[in-house]
Order: sequence, then structure tokens, then C-alpha cells
Amino acid sequence: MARDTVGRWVTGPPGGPCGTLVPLPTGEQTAERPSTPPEEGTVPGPLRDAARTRRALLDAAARSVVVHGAGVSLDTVAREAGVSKGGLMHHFRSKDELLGALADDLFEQFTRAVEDRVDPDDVAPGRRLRAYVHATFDDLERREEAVELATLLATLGSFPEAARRSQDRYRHWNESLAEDGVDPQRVLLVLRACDGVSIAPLFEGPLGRDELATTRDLLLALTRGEGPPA
Amino acid sequence: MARDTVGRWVTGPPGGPCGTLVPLPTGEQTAERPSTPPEEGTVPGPLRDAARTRRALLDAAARSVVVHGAGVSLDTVAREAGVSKGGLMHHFRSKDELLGALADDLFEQFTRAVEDRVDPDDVAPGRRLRAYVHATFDDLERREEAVELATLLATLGSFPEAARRSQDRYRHWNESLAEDGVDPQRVLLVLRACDGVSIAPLFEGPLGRDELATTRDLLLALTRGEGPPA
DNA sequence: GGCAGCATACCGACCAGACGGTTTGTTACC
DNA sequence: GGTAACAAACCGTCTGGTCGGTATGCTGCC
Repeated sequence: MARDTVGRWVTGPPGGPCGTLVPLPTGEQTAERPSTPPEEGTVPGPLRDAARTRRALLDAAARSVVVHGAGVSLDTVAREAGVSKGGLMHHFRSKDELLGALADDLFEQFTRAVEDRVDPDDVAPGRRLRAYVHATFDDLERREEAVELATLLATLGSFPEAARRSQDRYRHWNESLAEDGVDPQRVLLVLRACDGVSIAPLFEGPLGRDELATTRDLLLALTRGEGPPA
Repeated sequence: MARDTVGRWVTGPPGGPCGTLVPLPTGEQTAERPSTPPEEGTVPGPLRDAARTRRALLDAAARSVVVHGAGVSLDTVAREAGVSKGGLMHHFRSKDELLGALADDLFEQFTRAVEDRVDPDDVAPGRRLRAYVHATFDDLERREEAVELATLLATLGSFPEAARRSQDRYRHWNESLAEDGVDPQRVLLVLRACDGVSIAPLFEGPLGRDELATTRDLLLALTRGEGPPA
């Protein structure tokens, strides 16, 4: 899953309340391709590949939103993806549809990240909740600019379509985590804290590695029925 | 402080990680004034009052942002405040400046709300943190549309200037609350959870009164050194 | 009190540019 | 050759911001 050698973005672990896995803004990755044989480190395959272009567009959208905030223009996203605006419109008929798809995409990747982090040896209650915590914090620690994720989430949230989809999918998480064998109040607490650490950098600035690590351990302890220190 | 009889907006309690106290969208309040004596339920004072106009503009901005999201036009805000766009530009030289001022304003009101909620009879450690929790949840419960606050915060966060100011001011809170006699980890946990409940409605939909009440009580217990149920 | 003179609050029209979206044209794949 | 995948030019609309002008409030002076 990790790309890193080819492109720049570590396709590793996402995290956050809405899911993330945003290709880091530095790692641009267009929809282009080499001429004849697998030449450079670029992508193989046919010159025109709808799936690849779509992927590039979504990644570009995520990066552009992080940089330009809510006012991203379709043109910016298209150019960032190495595609014309017409090309973008071919894949997403409107801006709303693009951002909605982006929300879906991020959520899916976050979901996968959580699944990946479910420890097979962990049979105690709260194993899924722990995976959720890990997915959230892994992603936060991966980013250089801690504000990235928060900006992205905030922006998406302010677009009705994207917010709506996020809400729909989020319900599933809540229900799924409720059946994890942990006291409901603890589940609520942990989930809200995860939301908080994801969004806090936006208002508070970067959180600091120590603070992040401490909070992660604390939340993990909570999932195990332990309590915070007095 | 409560206006409610004159205008519609209850100037009561704010809440949230960045501070709020947004006049509810329904309660419009322009910068106009009666003709000669204190006629109707409108505002007294001179025909032209810079402070009052500024106030009206900030309130209108808050309401408009909630409704229209990040793409609020200056014209919309101005009309909502009963002022021309030229008038708005007189008070705020740019959109960034308007939203920056809005962030400042919300933060100030939230700060006041916390101060108001410090229980004078409460001398146990964590009294300020408890006031913080109350301020946050009071505001959340006050709103009909639970998404309001979240939308507002998210939008402001996506404007650099507003986010920057918020970050500056937020530092103070963290330092101030660290000296409240509560274990630092608990402080972190409570703060992050407050951030979470404020922003969660955006992704998850409204949280429900029961859930809110439960979470509030849980956080309050945490400030008192008690632990969550096993 | 009233009045001149000035600072300021505010209006309304305006503009250059950007934006979302459409249409039309061109090229690669099956 | 037909269709999907794009590119490029284009359009109407709207936005942030500017500007000249006007009305109002205020302060000192009589």
C-alpha cells in the first residue's frame, strides 16, 4: 500500500474522525505516464486510465483543499492532478460531487486503516476501539503539518454533500463500536477525544509529539477498563 | 447580558473549543434605529453608532457563516446586518479581517462564559476546568441546529487569519487550565473531549440530548478525580 | 443654546478577475 | 468506427475590493 518510493505520499495509515489518508501536499502525483516501456519511476499502464485519473483527482483534491482551504477552485484541483478542468468534469459532474466523493474516499481509507490495526492476538473487549485509536493517532503523527487533517475535515464539513455522506457513514462506526464490549460511556469519551485531537490543531496549533503520545496511551488505557491517573 | 426581549438572540452562554455565542440565525438584528423617541422594540441611541454597527456586522457574519458555509459573500453579511457593503468595508477592510474579528469576538465571549460559570462555592481543584466544560455543553444544548457551532468553527478554521488568531488565544487557555490542580492527563482528556463534542455534529449529525448530558457528567467527574465506570 | 467646521460613518455604483459549469473539438483505446 | 477519456475555449454569474460622494455626529466657539 505504501507508495513512497515512486510518488511521495505514504499511502500508509489514515486516521481521524472522518478518515483521512491524504497524500502529503508535497507528493504530487499526476495522471501522466511514460512513453513506451516502463521507463522512469512513473506509473505503468495505458495512457488513458479512468481509474488512475480518478485517483489522481481525489488525491489532488485532498492536497489542494489542505492548501487553499474552502475556496479551492476546480481548476486548481485539475491542474494539481495534471488534468484539464474538462477532464475533471468528466469524472465529477460538479464540485459538490467531487468533494462528496472525496469524503467517501477518505472515510473508506480510514475504515481500512482501522481494520488493519485490529490486533489478531488481542481478544480483550475493546479491540476494535483500540484499533480506532491507533488509526487516528498514527495518521496525526505522520503529518508534518498537523493542521492538514483538521483543515481538510473542516473544509469538507462545510460542504453539505460531503458532510451528509460523512454523517451517514459515521453512524455505522458508532453502532459497530458500541458492540465492542466496552462501557458505553467510555466509548463515547474515547470517540469524542479522537475527534478532538483530530480537529484541535486547527484552533490550537500543532499538538506536539509528547502530548499526542500521552493522549494515545491514555485513551488506550480507557479502552481496557483502566482509569486515568488521579 | 441576555437580550431576548428586544432582539431574538439570547446573549447567554457560549461554549465550544473556540468560543461561540452566536446569535441564533433566526434572530436577525440590524443596525437600524427608530425615528425620534424610543418607539418600537428596536435599539435606542444615535442614528449612527459605529460600535452598534460593528456588533451587528459580527453577529450577522456569524449567522451567515452558519447558513451559507465558507462561501459567505460580504454582500450577504452586509445585508443581513442591515448595512451596505460599503458600510461593511468601512469597518473591516477585507474579508479576512472580518472573519478574524469574528474569531476574536467568539473567543472573547466564550472566555466570558467560562468565567461566568466558575462556581464561587467550588474550591476543589479543577473548578476552572469544570466551568469550561459547562460553558461548552451549555452552548451546545442551547442550539436547535446542533451543526451550527460546528459549521461555524470549521469555516473559521479554514480561513488562515481566523485560525491564527484562534491559535494564539487558545494557548492561554491551555496554560491557565494546567494550573487548576488537576492531573495534566485528565486536563488533556477533558479538553480534547470538549473539542470533540463541539465538532462531532458536523460529521456525525446531532448528538442527542441524552448523549450530551451523559458526556458532560462524565467529564465533570473526571475533573473531580473520579474515573469513568468500568 | 446654536452654529460652523471637521471627522467619520455609511451608501451605491462600479470593476477586474475568478469561478462553476457547458459546449465543442480531439485523441486514445476496444 | 464507435465510444470513452480527455482538452480547450468559452459564458454568465458572482465576488472581493475600490471610489466618489453624502449624510450624520461631535467639538469648540460664540
